[in-house]
Amino acid sequence: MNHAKPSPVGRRRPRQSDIARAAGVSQATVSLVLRGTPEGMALAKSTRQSVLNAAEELGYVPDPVATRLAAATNGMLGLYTFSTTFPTEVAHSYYPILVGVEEEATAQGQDLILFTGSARAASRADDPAAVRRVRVADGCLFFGRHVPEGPIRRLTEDGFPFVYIGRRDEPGVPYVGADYVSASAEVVGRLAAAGHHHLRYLREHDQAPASVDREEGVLRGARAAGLDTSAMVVRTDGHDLDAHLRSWREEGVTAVVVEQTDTGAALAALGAAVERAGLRCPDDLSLALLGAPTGTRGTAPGGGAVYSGFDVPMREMGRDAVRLLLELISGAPEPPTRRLLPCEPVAGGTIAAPTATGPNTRKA
Amino acid sequence: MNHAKPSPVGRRRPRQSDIARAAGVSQATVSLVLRGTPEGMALAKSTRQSVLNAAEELGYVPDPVATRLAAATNGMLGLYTFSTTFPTEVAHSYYPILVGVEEEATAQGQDLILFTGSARAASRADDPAAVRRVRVADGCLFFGRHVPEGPIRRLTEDGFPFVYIGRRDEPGVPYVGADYVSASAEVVGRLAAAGHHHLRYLREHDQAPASVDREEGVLRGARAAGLDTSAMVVRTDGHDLDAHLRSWREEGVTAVVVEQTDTGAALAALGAAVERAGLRCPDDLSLALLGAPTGTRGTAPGGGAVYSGFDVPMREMGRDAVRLLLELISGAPEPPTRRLLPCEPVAGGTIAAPTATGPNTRKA
DNA sequence: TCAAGGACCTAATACGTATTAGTGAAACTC
DNA sequence: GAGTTTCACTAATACGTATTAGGTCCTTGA
Repeated sequence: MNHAKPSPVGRRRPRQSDIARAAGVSQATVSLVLRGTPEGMALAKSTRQSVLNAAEELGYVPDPVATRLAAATNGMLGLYTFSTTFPTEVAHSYYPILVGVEEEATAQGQDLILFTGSARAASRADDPAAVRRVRVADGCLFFGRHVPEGPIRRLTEDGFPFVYIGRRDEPGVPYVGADYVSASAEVVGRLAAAGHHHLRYLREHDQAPASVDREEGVLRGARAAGLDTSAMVVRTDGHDLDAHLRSWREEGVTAVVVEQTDTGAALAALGAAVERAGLRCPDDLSLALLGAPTGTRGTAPGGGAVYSGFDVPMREMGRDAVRLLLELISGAPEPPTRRLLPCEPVAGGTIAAPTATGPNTRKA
Repeated sequence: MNHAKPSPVGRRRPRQSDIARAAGVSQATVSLVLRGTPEGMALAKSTRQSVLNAAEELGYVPDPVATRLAAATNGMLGLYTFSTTFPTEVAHSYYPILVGVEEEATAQGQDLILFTGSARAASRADDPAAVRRVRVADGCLFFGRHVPEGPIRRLTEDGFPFVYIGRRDEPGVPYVGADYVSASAEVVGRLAAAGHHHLRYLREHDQAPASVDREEGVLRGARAAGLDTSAMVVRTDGHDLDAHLRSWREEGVTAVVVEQTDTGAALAALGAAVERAGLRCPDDLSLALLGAPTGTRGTAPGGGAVYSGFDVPMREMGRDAVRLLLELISGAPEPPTRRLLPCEPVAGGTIAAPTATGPNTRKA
C-alpha cells in the first residue's frame, strides 16, 4: 500500500527532506536544526534560520511514529491494566487512579495511551504481544490486582521504563503504592481504643500485595494493642457470611474489619449479611473498611453513616506514578523508586464502643 | 544512541530478521508468513511452519511502531479535545463521552490515545503541530465546543480518518451528534402545553453548533405552538441575570429555558439568580434545561426537583463515533457518515402550569 | 526439446527521523 | 606554508516492518 501512493507531491504532508530541498541543505541538517544539535556542534545562524523558515512555510510537523522508531521519545505514556475492565466507570474504585494519571500527564505535556483494547485481548488469550505493545510509548504505568510476571520481567530486562501503581514484591520493580500496613494498624488501634477486644478481619483468598499488606497491618495493630490474633483473620468469598456472623456473635466479637476490593464486593456482601442478621451498626457491631479510594466511601447498612477506616490516595498515587515514570524515562530517577504514600484515616460513623447488651458482654 | 548498542544479540528483543536467520529464510518471507500473503501468492507449508516455530521459539512480537511506520495500521484510535481540560473529571459534562468511547474501543479491541498533553500545548500557543500529532493513531475522534478549522481541514485533505463528536457545519466532515433541534422543540412544546405563552430562551454568545441547533429547535417549537418569538432569545454571559429576571417577570414571562454548557455555568448562574430573586420553582417560574448528559442532571434551586428538559446521549454518541471511525478506517463506511442521535425527554419537576398569582396573570 | 506456466521465495525499497563519522574549507599556529 | 583546529555541514546508516517486482527451479503440454 506504500507504493500505491505515487504521491502528488503538493498534497503530501511535508517531511524533513522537503524542507531540506526548500532550504538547500541536507535532511540531516534539517533534523539537527529542528531537534537541536548535540553538545559542541555548531550551525550557522543563517542556515538555521532558513530551515526554520522553510519548515514554517511548509507547515512541517514531525511524524511521531518515525521519531519513535528512530529511538527518540515521543511524549506518550502508556497506561495498562490487568483488570478485565478499564476503570472508566465512575463506580470502579480504580477510577481515581485514571484521573490522577491524566491530570499529571496533562500537566507534564504528555499524551496518554490507554491500552484498553490490547488489555482485553490479553485477558482472552494470555498473549504476551498485548503487553509488549506498550512499547509504543516512552514508558508505561501498570496497575491491577493480579499481574502476569512473565511480560513484566521481559520489560525489565529490555530496560523499558515502567512504574507499577501499587506495591510489588518483585525486586527492582519501581512502584508507587499506599502504606496499607500503617493505615490498617491504625484502624485496629482505633477499634481497640474504643474498647473492642474481639474482632475479625475479613479478606479475600488471593495473595495480592494489597491484601497481604492489610493483613500484616491488622495483625501488627492487634498485637500492639495486646489483642489475641489467633482467629482474627478470616478468608472468605462472601458466600458464608451469614454463618460467620452468627458464630462471631456467639464468640463475643464486637467489630469486623473488611478490606476494600476493586469491585467493593466483599463490603457489599458483609453489609447485606449484617442487614439480614438484623444487626445495627455501630450499635450491635462496629465495622471498619480498609482503604476505599478518597471520596468513594460507601455508607453503612441501615443508616447514612460513612464507613470508618482509611482512604487510599489513589489520585495522588496516579500523579506520583507519572512523575516517577518521567524521571525513569529521563534516566535520572530521584530515589526512592519504590514509594509508599500515607493513607488518610477516616473517622466515619461505624465505630462505637461495644454495648453491654447481648452476647457482646461476654468476656473470654 | 542507536549505534551505541552493539546489541549482545541474546539480550535484544527478536525481530523478523532474527527469525529469518533461525528459519533459514529472508526477512521478507517472515513478514509474509506472519502478516499473511497477498492474494494469489503461495508459500510452502514447511516454510510457513518453520517460520512460525522460530517466531514462537524466540518469543517474537511485532514492533507496533515499525508496523505503523510501514504504513499499516496499529489498532489505536486517538481522542482529542479542544477544551482546555480533558474530561476525566466526573463533574465535567463531557465525561460520559469518554466513557462511551472507551467502552466501544475496548469492545472493538482498539487502544486509545488521549491527546491530553498536546491539547494543552495547543491551548497555550495555537500550535498546529498539536493536532497533527493525532496521526500516530489510525484515526481520531474530536470534540469540544470550539474548533480551529485549519488543522481539521488539513487532516481532511490528507485523507486522515476522523470523526467529530457533535454536529459540524463544514461539509464532508463525518460526525456523530445529537438531535438538539427536535429535542428542544419538544421541550418548548411541553411548556406551551402546560400553559406557558411567554418564555425566554437563554443561550451563550458564541456560535457553536450545539447552541445554534438548540435555538433553532426552540424557535421551531415556539412557532409550532403559535407563540410570539420576537423577544424570546436572550444571549447572556450570566452577569446580568438579576436585571433580566426582574424585567421578565414584569413582562409576564412564566418560563425560562436554558442551554446546558460543558461547565454548566449558565444554569448555575440562573439558579443563583432565581434564588436571589426569592422565586420558587416551578411555583413562580418554570425552568427547562436543554441537554444535560444522561445522569448528570442537576437539581433545581430551593428544592430537590430534577430539571425538566432532555438528556443528551453522550455515552452512546461516544460509542457510535468509535464505530463510525472504524468504518472510515476500513474504508467502507456505512452511510450516513453524518449522524444525529435522538435525545431523551426528561419530565423532571421544574415545569408546572403558570400560577394565577403575581404579574404572571397579566396577559399581553 | 522448448516454451509456457506455476510454485516459491528474495532483493530491493519505502516509511520519516536521529545520529555519527567524516569531509572540505577557512582560520589559526609557530 | 605545512600542520592543526575549528566550523559548518553532509553521507551514510540505523530503527523494524510491509510490499512489490522479479528471479529460480520445476512441471507441463505440444
